Amino acid sequence: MKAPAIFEFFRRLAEANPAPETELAYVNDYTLLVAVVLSAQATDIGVNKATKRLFETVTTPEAMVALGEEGLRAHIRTIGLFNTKAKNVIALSEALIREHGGQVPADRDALERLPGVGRKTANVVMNTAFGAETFAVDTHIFRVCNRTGLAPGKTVLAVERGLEKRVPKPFRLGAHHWLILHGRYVCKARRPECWRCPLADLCRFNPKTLA
DNA sequence: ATCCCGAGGG
DNA sequence: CCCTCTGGAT
Repeated sequence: MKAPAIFEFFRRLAEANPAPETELAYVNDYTLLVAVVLSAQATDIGVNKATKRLFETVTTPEAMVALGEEGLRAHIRTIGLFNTKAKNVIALSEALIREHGGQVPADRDALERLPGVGRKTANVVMNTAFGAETFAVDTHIFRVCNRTGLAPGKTVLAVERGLEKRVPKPFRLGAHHWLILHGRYVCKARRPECWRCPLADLCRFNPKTLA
């Protein structure tokens, strides 16, 4: 996709959603980090449902450690991969207390060293909590970038590099949430709703564009 | 490449 | 039944 089309691509997404935000529920940096870890291969709605009660009493790594793995497991049993996630969140909380004074580090590499936190999760936290212009390539963004031709790539890292090179300055901060929301509600995995897509004429996947 | 793994939708 | 959901560790 050419530069002018890319600018128009994001201009329309920005027009439709002037203040893009995460749909994950959280109350501080720590709970955001936990929510993002829990969101792996799970829906935001499902995660919010489970954290609704959890975050009423647990909003710090100290409180999470006190709750314990078994206690946490009881809260997140309705989320996929709950066993691994419970283990990781407790270990991650212990690491925050031990190595970062109980605070969430505003550093991509430090975040990635935490148990259960990979590149994607670290990029989300950097963008959402600390306002960094990072591009967390998840299942939605990978799909949207390849379908539309915005930033094609065989791996998530290749797509991330493509976004870093192509997303225009004014849209870099919001790009992550614009792309994910577009993928979630319009450019869906199963049945993409091209007929109501504001980007259809810019997209190489849209049948009308191909015709 | 494989495992983890429940809820919701079609 | 099948697929998908803001992945990460081995």
